[in-house]
Amino acid sequence: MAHMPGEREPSSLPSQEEIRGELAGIPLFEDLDESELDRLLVGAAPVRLETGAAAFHQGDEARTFQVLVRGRLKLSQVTADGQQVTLRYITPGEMFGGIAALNGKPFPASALAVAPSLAVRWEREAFQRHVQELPRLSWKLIGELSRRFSEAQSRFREMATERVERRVARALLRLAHQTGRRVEEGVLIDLPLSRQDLAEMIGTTQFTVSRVLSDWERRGLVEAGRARVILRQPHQLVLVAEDLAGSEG
Amino acid sequence: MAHMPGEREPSSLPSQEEIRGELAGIPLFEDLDESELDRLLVGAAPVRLETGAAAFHQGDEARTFQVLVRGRLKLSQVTADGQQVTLRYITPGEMFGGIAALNGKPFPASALAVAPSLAVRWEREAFQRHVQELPRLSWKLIGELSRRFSEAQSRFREMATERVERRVARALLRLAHQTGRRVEEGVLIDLPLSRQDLAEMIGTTQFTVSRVLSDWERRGLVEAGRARVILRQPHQLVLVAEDLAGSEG
DNA sequence: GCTCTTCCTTGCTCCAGGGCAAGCCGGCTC
DNA sequence: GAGCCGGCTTGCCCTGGAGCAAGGAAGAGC
Repeated sequence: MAHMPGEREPSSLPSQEEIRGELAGIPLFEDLDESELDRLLVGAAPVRLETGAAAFHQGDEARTFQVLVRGRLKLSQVTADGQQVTLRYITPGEMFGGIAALNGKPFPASALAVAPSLAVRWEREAFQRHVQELPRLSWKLIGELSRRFSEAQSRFREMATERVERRVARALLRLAHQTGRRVEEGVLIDLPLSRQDLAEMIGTTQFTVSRVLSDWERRGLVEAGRARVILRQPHQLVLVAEDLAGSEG
Repeated sequence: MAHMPGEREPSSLPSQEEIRGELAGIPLFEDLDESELDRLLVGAAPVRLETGAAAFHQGDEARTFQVLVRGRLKLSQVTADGQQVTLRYITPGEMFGGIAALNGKPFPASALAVAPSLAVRWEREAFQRHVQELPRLSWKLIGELSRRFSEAQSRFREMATERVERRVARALLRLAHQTGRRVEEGVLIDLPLSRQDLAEMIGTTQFTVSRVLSDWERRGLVEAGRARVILRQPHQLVLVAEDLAGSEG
C-alpha cells in the first residue's frame, strides 16, 4: 500500500487540534465549555494501538487515565488459577483504565486492541488535577462510575441467578447495543467475537456457547459464523433473556 | 425495660450537633474542614430504623442519599422471576442508595435493617448540590465509587469462575473483614446470618451452604450455629478461598 | 492449488450442585 | 411443660453443563 499524496499516513498521530475535536465529542466531557476543554488538553497525548497490542497489562501500576477514540478494546483478566475472564469490550467514547488510575491501584485487567485503535491518555496526576479543578468533569465522572457500578452489579446478579442460555442472550444483546450495526440479515455485532470470547464473558465454555448458538441458528434467531455473530431476530433473543420464552419455537 | 432518668430514650433522634459529630467520623467526609462540614449539615436528617424496617424499597424513586451511622442493613434484590439476591451488607460509615440517587434511577434493590439502625439522609437535590460545591467531597465520592465498582467486578469474576465452596469461603471472609468481632472461639460475624442469607449472597441454595458449613465444622474451620457463624481458623478459610487447599485436612 | 492454523461442532461421559422430602433442633409463646 | 415455628441437616435423585476427544470448515500464508 503506497503512500498517496494528500492522504493521511495511517499510523500518524492526530494534532492537538484534532485531539480537541475528538474529546469534545465524548460524553464524559460534553459539559465542559471552550476554556475548560482547553485546560483538559494539557497533558493529553494520543496513542495508536495496532490490533493485538495492549494498552496496558494486568498488574501494571496504573499511571494513566485513557479514553478510547476509535477502534475496539477487550478488557480481560486472568485469574490466579489461569482462567481467562472478559470483563467488557470498550468502544469509542468510553474511558478505560480510569478506575485504577483514580484510586491508585494496579490495573486489575489487561486492555487489548481487537481492532486498530486510537486512544487519548493523561498521566494519572494530570488527570486527577483536571478532575479536582473542573467540577463539571467530576460530576460527569461520578455519573459514569455510577453507571459502571450498576452494570457490574447487574452482571453479578445475572451470574448468580441465571443459566447459561440466558446469559449468552444477554451478552449478545448488550454487545449489539454497544457495537451493533444494521446489516441486511439483521444486527451485526461489529467485533471479532469467537465462541471462546463469549464463553469468557459469561463464565462458561466454548463448547456450551457453541451448542447454544447452533440451536439458535437452527431456530433462525441468529447467524453465527467464524468469530462473527448476526442477530436475525433480536426480539426473540430478548424473550430468551428476559423470560421463559418457551424452549421451542 | 423502664425508662431510666438520664438515659437516652432509645428511639429519640440525635440533635444537629450529634449528627455533626457522627458525620465527622465517616470516611467519605473526613477531608472536609469545619465550615464545609457545616454546609454539609444543611438538609441532613437522622432516620431511625427498627430491625426489619426498610430504608427504601426496590423500584422506588431514589429521592435520598443516605449514610449509615449505626446498625446493619441488608441490600437485596428480587429478580423478575422471584429469586432473592443479596448484594451486600451495609455497616456504619457506608453510604447506601447513593448511586441510584446520584444518577436518578429507581432503587435497584431494597435496604432492610437487620439490626436497630440509625442513618442520616439528604434529599437527592440537596446532596447533589453539596457534591457540586464541595470538591473534596466529590473527590472522595469518586474514590468510593471506584472501590465499589472494583468490588462488584471481583464478585462478578468469582461468580464466573469459582465453585460454590470457594465462594462461601470468600463471602465469609469478606463479612468477617467488614463486621468481624473477636470472640473467644475465633472471629464472630456480627450479623444474623442464616444459611439462606449466605446462599443469596453467592447464588446457591441453603442446602448446599449447609453441606459446606457442616463439612467445615467437622474439620474445625468454623462454628456454625443458628443464623450465626464463627470463623475458628480464618487462615484455613483463606486457603480454601485462594487456592486448592487440599480438600482433606 | 496445498498446508497450517484457528475456530467450530458434536458425541460421550461424568459430576457438582439443584430440588425435594423427611426429620431434627433450639428457642419462642402460651 | 407443651406446642409451634423457623432454621438447619441429610439422604436421594436428577440434570445442566463441564471436560475431553475426534473431526470438520474457513481463512491465511506459501
